[in-house]
Amino acid sequence: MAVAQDQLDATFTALADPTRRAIVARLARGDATVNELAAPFDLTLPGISKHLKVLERCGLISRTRRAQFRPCHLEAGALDSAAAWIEDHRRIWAERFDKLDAHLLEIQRAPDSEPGPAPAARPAPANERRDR
Amino acid sequence: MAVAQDQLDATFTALADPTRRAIVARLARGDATVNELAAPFDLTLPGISKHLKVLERCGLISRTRRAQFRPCHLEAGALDSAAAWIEDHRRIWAERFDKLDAHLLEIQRAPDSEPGPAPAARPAPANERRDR
DNA sequence: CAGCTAATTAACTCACTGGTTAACTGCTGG
DNA sequence: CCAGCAGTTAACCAGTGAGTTAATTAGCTG
Repeated sequence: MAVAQDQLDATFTALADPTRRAIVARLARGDATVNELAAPFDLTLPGISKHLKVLERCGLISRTRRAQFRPCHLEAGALDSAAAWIEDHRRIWAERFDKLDAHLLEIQRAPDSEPGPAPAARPAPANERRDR
Repeated sequence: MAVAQDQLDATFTALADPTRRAIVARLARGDATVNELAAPFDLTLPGISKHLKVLERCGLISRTRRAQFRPCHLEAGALDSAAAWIEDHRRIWAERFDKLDAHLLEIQRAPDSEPGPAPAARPAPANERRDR
């Protein structure tokens, strides 16, 4: 569980950098060598190498040897944990609103049983951001 | 487009910290005050305040004034862009394998029309990582 | 073998992040 | 009004991250 935290830390950290996201995007279209990956960027090769190390450490890419090249390969499975975390919490959030909606319908139908506004917790359920 | 990059940068950066993820998880279950959010952590209040500022800057939460409290509210919409980016690239990756499968079936059926191995580009399409 | 190319490692700089303590603002209730 | 609570701002420190240049490893090729 703590290890899962570290995994999420590392994955989100890796995705937080635009260069690394671009590398992932490039690799999603096919394996590539370090020099190929470096080409689009205004960066020195060691810089790319560092980014690749970050991506490798969190399992997003793997590297093999092929002659003097080290082709990089995207391990899309590592995206799963990050995607799962986000989806989980979007789901929880959505369910909360479903319950809130149900509650609002409830008290609208029977506007007498007001249990009183929670004093400090959940101070402002009033919000409109229901779209998307 | 560049602004979208910054948005993704900020969102993934925000999610990269376990404390901030825990705060988001807490807020997914309902709005909360700063002190309520701070309670589970071994952190001083200014520390929490900083984390909240990070979350606010990337649009993941919003804060209002209610008497002496500043209740925090999760804006789940900000998770959308991050989720969309991940899903996009998982999709591209999956499609790539679909095409690769098609190609493999193709050359398996007619094992003569080898166009020759690409010299440096795409050095190793050979890989077994097909399992999720 | 000599030399070229691919890529990494080492060592360093600079900026930023995460955390602290201390001081401050703003509101409320006695 | 003032004591006190909720929260933020300021100033600082240690650690990390992104980038550089220079040197090094490893494999191919003439």
